[in-house]
Amino acid sequence: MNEVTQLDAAFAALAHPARRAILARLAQGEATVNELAEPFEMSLPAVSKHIRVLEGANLITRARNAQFRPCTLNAAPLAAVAEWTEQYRHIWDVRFDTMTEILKDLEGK
Amino acid sequence: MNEVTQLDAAFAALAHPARRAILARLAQGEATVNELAEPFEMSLPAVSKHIRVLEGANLITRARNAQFRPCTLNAAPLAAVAEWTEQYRHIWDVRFDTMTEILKDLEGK
DNA sequence: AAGTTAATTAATCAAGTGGTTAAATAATGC
DNA sequence: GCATTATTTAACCACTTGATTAATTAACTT
Repeated sequence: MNEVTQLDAAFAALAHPARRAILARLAQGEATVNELAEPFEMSLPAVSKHIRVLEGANLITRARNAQFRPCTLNAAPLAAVAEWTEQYRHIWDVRFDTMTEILKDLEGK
Repeated sequence: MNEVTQLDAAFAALAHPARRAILARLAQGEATVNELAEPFEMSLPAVSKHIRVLEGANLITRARNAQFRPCTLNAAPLAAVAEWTEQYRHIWDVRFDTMTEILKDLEGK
């Protein structure tokens, strides 16, 4: 619905390195909470909370399989973030400016 | 230096709609605090704090000009965010998968 | 039924966020 | 020097975040 709050939640969720690491792991396939928690030093409840934040931002979806709750990556909010960021690309992408100048030069002749 | 905390700060700063609006304004050229505050209903100190967060994430740089402190957009963290996000593009970009399949088909023949 | 494994909830805590109003600082212009 | 304009700092408040340990729920295994 609201594009703004969707982006708010996505950006906020991505602001923590543990959550970005969890997403990186999920990019290679679904994983359970324990699997996701394994690389971290923090407690399981802490990881559980991070997962909840990611879920709240719709960055992951959770299923049920016996006592496991496998998580899968959800692309849509990442696409929204990419789309938002792309609108600023011309600011840092020097090649962009160079290219448009070259094209203008060519048209001018 | 530390790539992770740089991204942390950038994502956290981008998580607030007012701060994204400020960046959008600065994308069109430098502006003073009062100019940046004008579209918002919140108080000037509140805007000042948002600006400080953006500065902390290195998303803007501040100069001095008499009693004004003009802000300018800083592209580097946005580029870092874009780069981070791009690594997930293949997950949502269906055209990517379609394209690679087409290429595989062509090679197979 | 009892034990094990997976995950969440509860209670707690310190620190951070986002906002306010009121006061202070900085620089300009008369 | 004094008033004005631009901006920040201070003090405060409610709420959220990120973490902990201990307890609980859920589902499988024997």
